[in-house]
Amino acid sequence: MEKTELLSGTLDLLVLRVLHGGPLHGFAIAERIHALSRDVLTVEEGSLYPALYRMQEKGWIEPEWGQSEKGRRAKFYSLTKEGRRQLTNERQTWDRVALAIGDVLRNA
Amino acid sequence: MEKTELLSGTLDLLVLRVLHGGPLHGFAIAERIHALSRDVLTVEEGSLYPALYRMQEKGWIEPEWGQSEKGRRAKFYSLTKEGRRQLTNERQTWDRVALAIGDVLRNA
DNA sequence: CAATTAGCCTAGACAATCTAGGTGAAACGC
DNA sequence: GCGTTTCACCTAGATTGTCTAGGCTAATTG
Repeated sequence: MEKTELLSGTLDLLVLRVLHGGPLHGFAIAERIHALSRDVLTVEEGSLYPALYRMQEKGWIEPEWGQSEKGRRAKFYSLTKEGRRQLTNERQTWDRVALAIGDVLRNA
Repeated sequence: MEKTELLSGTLDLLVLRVLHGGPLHGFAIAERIHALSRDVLTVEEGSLYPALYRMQEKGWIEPEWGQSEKGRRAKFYSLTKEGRRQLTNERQTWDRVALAIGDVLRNA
């Protein structure tokens, strides 16, 4: 119910991850992350759109205009090959770091 | 071996956590986090000292000048009552968010 | 006594997020 | 048919946190 801001630096990872299931438009990406996290994570539009732009610049995702399920014009993003590689990287880094933080929390 | 930068926003939590074991000076805090994370997390001094200052301003930690194990002058920080409360909060938030991110990574 | 280490500190750059707006068009209520 | 809500995208600017890259002093080491 209460919304938590994201951990800085994890947004790209989350976006890449949900796009791995197939192309989605921006709004849907935010909804998907919100739902999958059981409403814990809220992606603000002011964070999302600049992030999508950055990721596109880096060649991780590719946009294409289309129609949303609700009949509106929407920009669908899909993962590029580079994006898939990046997803693997960021996932590994997340696992490493989350584990490391867990270690500190447990043993300090 | 390779150093990873911290996840933005987790530094306070880590510092509070290691101070929960008793007062430490700045340098020792960084070493402790590095060691407990099995060298995965590296706290740069340029991040640490400003963070300590902020946390002190917020009343979470308290400094006291003393002597380090190596006989040098050093500033020892200890948790305040507020700091202990903050530790509990940040820990819960971390758990919630880390779990939520895990959910997304698993099920997207 | 020179060089290294321990320990603290700061200014400035940089990056990511959030706030708080705005736009246009489709759908919905009446 | 007309106003309101919803969908969907976008942006400027402020804020925050970290990093880079220094500098300082005093004690230890060689």
